[in-house]
Amino acid sequence: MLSIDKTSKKPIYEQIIESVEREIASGILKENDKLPSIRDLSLTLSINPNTIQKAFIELDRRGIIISYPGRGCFVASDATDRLRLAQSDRLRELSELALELYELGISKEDMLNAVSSACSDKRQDRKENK
Amino acid sequence: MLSIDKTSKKPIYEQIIESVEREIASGILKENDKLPSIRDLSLTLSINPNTIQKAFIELDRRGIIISYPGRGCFVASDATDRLRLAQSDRLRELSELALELYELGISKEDMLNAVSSACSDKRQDRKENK
Amino acid sequence: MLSIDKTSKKPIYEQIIESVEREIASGILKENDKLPSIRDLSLTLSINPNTIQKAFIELDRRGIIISYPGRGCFVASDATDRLRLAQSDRLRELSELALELYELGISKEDMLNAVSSACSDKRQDRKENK
Amino acid sequence: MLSIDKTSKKPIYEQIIESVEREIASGILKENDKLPSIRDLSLTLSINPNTIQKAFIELDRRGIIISYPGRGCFVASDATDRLRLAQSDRLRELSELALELYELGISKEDMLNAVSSACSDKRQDRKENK
DNA sequence: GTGGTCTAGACCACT
DNA sequence: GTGGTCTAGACCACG
Repeated sequence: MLSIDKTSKKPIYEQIIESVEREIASGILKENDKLPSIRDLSLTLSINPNTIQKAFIELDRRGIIISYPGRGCFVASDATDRLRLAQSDRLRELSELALELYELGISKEDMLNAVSSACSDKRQDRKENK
Repeated sequence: MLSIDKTSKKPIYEQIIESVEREIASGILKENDKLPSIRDLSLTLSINPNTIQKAFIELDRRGIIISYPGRGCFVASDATDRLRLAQSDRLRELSELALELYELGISKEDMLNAVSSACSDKRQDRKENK
Repeated sequence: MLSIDKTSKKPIYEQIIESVEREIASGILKENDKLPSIRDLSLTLSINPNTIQKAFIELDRRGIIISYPGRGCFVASDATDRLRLAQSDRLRELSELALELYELGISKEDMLNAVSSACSDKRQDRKENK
Repeated sequence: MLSIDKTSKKPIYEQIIESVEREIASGILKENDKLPSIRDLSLTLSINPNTIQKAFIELDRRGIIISYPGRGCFVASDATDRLRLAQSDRLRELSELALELYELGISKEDMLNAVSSACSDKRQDRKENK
């Protein structure tokens, strides 16, 4: 559970956040499900507990999970709704990157192709370098 | 010359790099043109010379500009070719972001629209947040 | 660890780069090994942290080491391969110097002798004067 | 006369020094020959007079040329002898570079080949980068 | 004047 | 603790 790539330049806590959100979006994690304990994850993934907690705190802040001290963390009952609402923000990221590339002289067609093929490839090889 | 946003999360030196590359791509800076001196830019932009130089060193390393101690920095005579070659790398960034968003449940159509409209908007307001 | 000569004309950061590469080539540093922290080296060698980092950034760029913010710098898992690939570039340096000397009237034999004896002398006294 | 490559990273004044020494070594310039005036060279090569003077001062210091204020610069009557004497110093450069490369894992054979072929190639393309 | 190197020290994000 | 960015200011070599 939770795929973390320690060789990636992407911060580990961000990878955890994205991993949890991805599992919720894909239905692997359902609303009200209990998440593994920080201690468990720390041992399983060989990751500093502080790092995991940092990710969980952020997920809690976003309302994706809810942490009950002493009981654990649970997927919020409206997690999927909140994820949907957050999608517009993520889309803006894409727009901004596209604009930046456009100003560098990359054609709209090339970008549309890149996006299109990225969605088609159902590959697992998630190499997220910085 | 060179638009820098100090409040952006993007490092200043990266903004300088992109800014120079953008000006070359758009023809404002032509091949073999002399760039403003590091000290000049430092004063104009109110940025530490070291930060400017960090950007110029990276541009030199990429072969976009060439710096001659005692003479100044110049746009490389094959800068536009090199920029073109580098575009595939930048496109890969877009693909990776698209894949990430796709796995979060964002539809291919929404992304294509976002990219498409980003390219159409010929707005000048370059807000590069994170 | 890492022999630095502050009186040398060769920039300190270059000496650090070569020193690290030498230790990897000779097996003192192995792939995936953790390098001393920038702050540690700074204290040990009495060199400004910025100078150490400048060297590490270049090594990271060459793919010889990988730096993870918050975790440290590590020898890349394919560092020896990359070093091997980079050797042809270094050999070109030798060729260029040889050609320059040849045009100055130095005989091929003298040069071959110089190179040959340099490789035989297994002296440790590394005086790198420009 | 005097081949200067302004696109080279090698300092211009060094290129001038080497160029003069090369022409003396090859017999193009003979002992007691008069060198072009600094002003002439400055115009011909489009180089700052200070730069040329700096090179001539160094050549004078080495005893390769002698400058008579008001009359010009002349190849010293013992220039070839002095160049021969200086060769051992240049050979030491080669030894040091060879040692450095050897410690990086480059084999003696590869280096001997590189030197050997450099001397055989009577190519004119002198690309001296950095 | 130019760029290149180095030091000193601050602040940030990440683990 | 770690590395990454930035500022301030010094000194050097080059033109």
